[in-house]
Amino acid sequence: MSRIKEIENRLVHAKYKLTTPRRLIMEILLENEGEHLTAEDIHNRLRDKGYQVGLATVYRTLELFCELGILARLNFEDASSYYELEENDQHHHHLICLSCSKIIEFSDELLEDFMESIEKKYGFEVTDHKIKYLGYCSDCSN
Amino acid sequence: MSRIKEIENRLVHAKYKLTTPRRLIMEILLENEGEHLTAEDIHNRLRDKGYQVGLATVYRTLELFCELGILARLNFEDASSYYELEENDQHHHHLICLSCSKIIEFSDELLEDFMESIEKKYGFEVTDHKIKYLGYCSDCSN
DNA sequence: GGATTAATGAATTCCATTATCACTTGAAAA
DNA sequence: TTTTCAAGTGATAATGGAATTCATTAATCC
Ligand SMILES: [Mn+2]
Ligand SMILES: [Mn+2]
Ligand SMILES: [Zn+2]
Ligand SMILES: [Zn+2]
Repeated sequence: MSRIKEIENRLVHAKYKLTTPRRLIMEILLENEGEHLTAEDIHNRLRDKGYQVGLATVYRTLELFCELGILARLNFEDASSYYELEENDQHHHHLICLSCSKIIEFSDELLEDFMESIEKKYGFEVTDHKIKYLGYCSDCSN
Repeated sequence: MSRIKEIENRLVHAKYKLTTPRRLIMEILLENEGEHLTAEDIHNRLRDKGYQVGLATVYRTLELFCELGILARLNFEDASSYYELEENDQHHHHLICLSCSKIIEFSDELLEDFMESIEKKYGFEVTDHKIKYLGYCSDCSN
């Protein structure tokens, strides 16, 4: 099943429609998979491709996609929110270089045990987690 | 050495003065240790105690204290920044309940090994890390 | 068709934070 | 002690990302 079709199924299942703006936004996200985009990034890329979608719609759509688990909203150390496709298989986290702002991704397999111990210790049902390591990348630590 | 005196030493060492506004802000933070306060929280508490300190000064002071490692700036899932005294001994993290917004703190001793493996794998010099577990607290998961 | 509801987008508003700038403070120099 | 002057302050305005409003449009259901 195509990626777009899979998204449409999820929308329809949650009683939403795959409208043209939503499809266009999803296409931008798919075309730029691996990047971390802001709402304005997406709005600009749509405009560059000749599509006119309101910025409010971009925000609303990104929020909707987050609620449906299609997207993840990321907050690095600046004011903006960044979005990326949520790959249901390999959840990952980010190393943020304080010098050049480079973002390096890493998976969190090793953290499983730690998370479980947290759940037991505090009776807290963990549904999501956000881990950020700040520091200096190999290019900048010399 | 008193807590305030220790802070003053740090300021002076970095060529800053412990001015009246800075001392008042620090007193609020000390009086509310353990809480997570916004700039406006602090501004309001100062006003309630009869002290008039400009909101801009509160922001500037909080930023300065963060730079000096006196405070930690926390970002939960809303728009504001929260501040708490940085206890140089026991670094901790936060469990955030998605239902009642309760914040539960936990230490990160168990994460040491994982952090080291990250440093080796990516040649990334970790100087700080921020971990957030989201989910449902024991009161809300029933 | 007509009625109802969802979705859109331009514009406006919100709101936390930052910038501006005239004024104040206080420590060092004269 | 007076003068000097950089550091610090605070009222206010500006900023910018995000949310809201509301009239319009599109889709859906009798
Ligand atoms: Mn990523
Ligand atoms: Mn805390
Ligand atoms: Zn770097
Ligand atoms: Zn709760």
